[in-house]
Amino acid sequence: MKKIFLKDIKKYNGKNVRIDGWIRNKRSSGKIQFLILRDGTDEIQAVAFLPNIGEEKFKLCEKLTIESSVKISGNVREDKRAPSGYELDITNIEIIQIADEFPIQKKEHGVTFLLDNRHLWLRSKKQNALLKIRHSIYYAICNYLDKNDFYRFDAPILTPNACEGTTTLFEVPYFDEGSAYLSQSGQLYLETGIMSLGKVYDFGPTFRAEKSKTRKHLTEFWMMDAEAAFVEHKENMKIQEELIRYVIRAVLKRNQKELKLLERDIVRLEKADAPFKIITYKETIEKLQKKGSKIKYGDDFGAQEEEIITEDSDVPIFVEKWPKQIKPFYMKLDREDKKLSLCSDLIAPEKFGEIIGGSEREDDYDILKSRLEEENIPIKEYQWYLDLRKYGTIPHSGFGLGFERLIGWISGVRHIRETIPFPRMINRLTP
RNA sequence: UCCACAGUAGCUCAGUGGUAGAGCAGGUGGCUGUUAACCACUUUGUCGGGGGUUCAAAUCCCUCCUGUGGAGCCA
Repeated sequence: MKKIFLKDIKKYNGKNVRIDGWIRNKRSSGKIQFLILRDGTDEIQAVAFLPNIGEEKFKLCEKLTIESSVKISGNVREDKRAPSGYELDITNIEIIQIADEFPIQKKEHGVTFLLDNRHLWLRSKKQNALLKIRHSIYYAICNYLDKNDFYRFDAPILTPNACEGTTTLFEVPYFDEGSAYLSQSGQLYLETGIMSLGKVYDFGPTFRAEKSKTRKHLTEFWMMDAEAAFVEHKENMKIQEELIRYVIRAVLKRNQKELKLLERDIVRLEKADAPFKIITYKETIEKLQKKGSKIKYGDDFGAQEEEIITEDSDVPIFVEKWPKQIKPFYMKLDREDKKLSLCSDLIAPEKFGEIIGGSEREDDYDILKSRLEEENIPIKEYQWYLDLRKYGTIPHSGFGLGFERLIGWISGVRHIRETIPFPRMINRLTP
């Protein structure tokens, strides 16, 4: 008897096969029982009909509870009544375990309860679909970068200091060195990597100890930082655009079923695979003011502003050339107007907000040093970073992509807590 | 940190001053085509904690705790 996976069920029409999995749901009607069997790849309705399988096996089926684990053999049969087009007529059943009463029921639940039961919630259809999309996006990003000669370059997670002075860090004791901090970005380290490899990226967890409490924030989230030598501001945005459009196409190709299950507006997602718009910070402020916003030149955008910026757009929008005061020290100053940083934020449409922040990096030793001084950042701590500008400095650029935010936008899930297996938030550390 | 809202059965919620409720889940029985199956019967409570007002508090007041939605900050 061949053991198969449900995703391949079409190939086995008329054949007798074995499937190992769990019982998602069960319905019965006297002499007939319907078991919804799932195996991680898909699900199918398995039918136990008393006259066909005999009393002993029928009684075994009666004992099954939701989420019980089983090995089921049966004949695959095409059936128009079945949602997937196929059913399984059970010929044999082996129970691995009768599950206790499963906490998550076939009904609406509250957020708190679901998060408390995240370890079990992950089995539900919607969460299963989100995890599959997360996987696709992960590999699409890595594939794109690999095809474009970016080497993976893993930045450390335990770091001695902040990459950006302002944000709050998680502190951990570190032997005789005093304290270490969990990384909030691998970017500065990546800049050292390009001097060896040309183009590099990292992809891993990052940590922010801010008490942010919104649908776009986690305290532990995954970030992909990419950095490239001899790439200037405009080309940097081009790379970001190509990457995002590549990811959209990959998900549309691979995850139609999951997108439908999540009720994602697929047409809108398809429309996002078109040239992205670029608008300067200054133009954006003017546009916002025309639309009635009270924002002033020099302010950062709030959630509401981000929504307004993309409200008429099918594609993500780059907002470029921000005032240097509201951007970090490492961004290159615009040589045509040194009050501006050569940077861009990529804002996704459909109210998802910023998904990428990028910039050309300051490559002049003296300007970088004075920027550190302006921000009151101790030079000593960053000497290794300054060194890069001493030994063969080059123009270079990079960006950081918020992985969960990208998943949220592409899958159309409002809160990013569902886009990661175990979300870490201000009030949530378990399970 | 700030603003708003919420906490009642395993879950989702109703009850707003007078004996603690419903639906779902669980249990028992019935049913040969169910799709969150259905039908009948049935078990389940520190009403978030503490204090106060009252003859009487889930209900009104104070306080604390916990959570949710959002803001700020950011990816």
